[in-house]
Amino acid sequence: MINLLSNLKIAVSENIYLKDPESSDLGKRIVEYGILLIDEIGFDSFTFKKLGAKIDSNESSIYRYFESKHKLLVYLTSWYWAWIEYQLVFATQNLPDEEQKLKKAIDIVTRVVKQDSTFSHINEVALNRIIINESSKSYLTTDVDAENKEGYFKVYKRLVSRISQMILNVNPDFKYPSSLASTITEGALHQHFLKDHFKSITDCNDSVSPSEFFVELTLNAIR
Amino acid sequence: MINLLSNLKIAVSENIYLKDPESSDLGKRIVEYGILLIDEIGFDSFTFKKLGAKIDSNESSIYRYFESKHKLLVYLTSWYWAWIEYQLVFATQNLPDEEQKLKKAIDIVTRVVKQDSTFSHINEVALNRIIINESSKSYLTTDVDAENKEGYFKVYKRLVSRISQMILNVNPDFKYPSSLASTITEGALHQHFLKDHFKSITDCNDSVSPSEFFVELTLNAIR
DNA sequence: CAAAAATAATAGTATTACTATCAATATTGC
DNA sequence: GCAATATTGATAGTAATACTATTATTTTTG
Repeated sequence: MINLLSNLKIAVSENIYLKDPESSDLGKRIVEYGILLIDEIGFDSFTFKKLGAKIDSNESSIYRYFESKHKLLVYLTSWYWAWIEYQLVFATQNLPDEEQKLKKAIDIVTRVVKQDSTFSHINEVALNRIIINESSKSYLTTDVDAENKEGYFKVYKRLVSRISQMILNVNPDFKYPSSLASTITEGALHQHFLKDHFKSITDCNDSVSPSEFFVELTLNAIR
Repeated sequence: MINLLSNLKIAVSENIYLKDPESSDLGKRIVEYGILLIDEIGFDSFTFKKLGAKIDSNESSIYRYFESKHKLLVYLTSWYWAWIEYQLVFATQNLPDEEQKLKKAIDIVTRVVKQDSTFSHINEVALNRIIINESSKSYLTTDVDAENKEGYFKVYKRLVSRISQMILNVNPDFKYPSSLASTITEGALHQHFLKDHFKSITDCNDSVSPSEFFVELTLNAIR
């Protein structure tokens, strides 16, 4: 993602925030240091008060952007998946072969994230760690269904649907394209977690990547 | 699991609790109604105070069994996976064919749970819902590594290792037995969640089960 | 039946996740 | 350049959480 895209903005659904954090300097700092602080101390210990201290601002000011820390997490995950979706669409659009497209798509959702200088206030590497460690907390709640209706998880579902469609493009008769796509997307996060914490139940490590595993799994499954 | 096993006890690592909840009436009530209350209001809203009110006991008494609600969750997930492991070992031991064994094992970790009358104070159906909705919160914490060293996740890892070994028994050359086993185990929980909340990104529903999907995925992957 | 163990009751603490109010500062529109 | 408006900051307050500590009461058991 080089400079030609420098005025690109990742679109996050408006009802997730009270005030668009992209619209002001304070908003951007909330997102920038919010990512760093959650990465540092974990989402459970993270509070708006601590974030306020970190950015020399006031707790009450942060509440004007996000109703709760939960909403901030939903915002960050939406941003992340929209960013991944953008890379996926961009990287696959001119590939001639459907299987190649699918392989590329799997690579993009499962690979280790590298810093993207297009969005200067977002540390994508730290954000990726947050997605691995915390993103499931954004939907494992009692009000998933209500929030889902409000469109909070739209981007994520759209990304999975795109991969599902790519699977069908390779094999229109495959019976489980959506389940396979969601297994790849969530499973990759899980494999990254396992290689960091529960090494004995994964084969992924410095030389075997989750990408390799999921590409092989997928191609064998749908052929 | 019929009556011949009526004095069976599921073994949960001793350092998870302060006092064995199986050792007293109050302990069993804590587990029994803890499951029901977490299932009812969700783990995030669950407190020992509320549980105390439900079982007509005191908050402070519950703290003598479990240091925190987090430890109770770790206990419940350990109990659950030990129970699944027991079913898996029991159901596969006399099968002659390795592929049949593996299919049976996958069925057991991915299927919808039915009530098991062997453990009268445990509602396995409610516990299964807790595993689907809350179990990842037991390890997505800042102290996973410390707790892992203490053996909190031993049962879970042993179960995944068993499945991994069964995969190898079918195909000793398969390169990713552990990753596949962990993907099946965690992926099944995820598919159950999706069919309840994000239907559009799964193919699982009343007629297509996660078991069917994962059996087919696995056999295609390792053949 | 006494001693020990388990449970209950009460109180207390620091922190969390906010809301409300008012003051200070910055921005903009004319 | 200044008034109106919007934004941010400061302070205070609240109910609930996640505990710990202490003491009283009840139950168990040797």
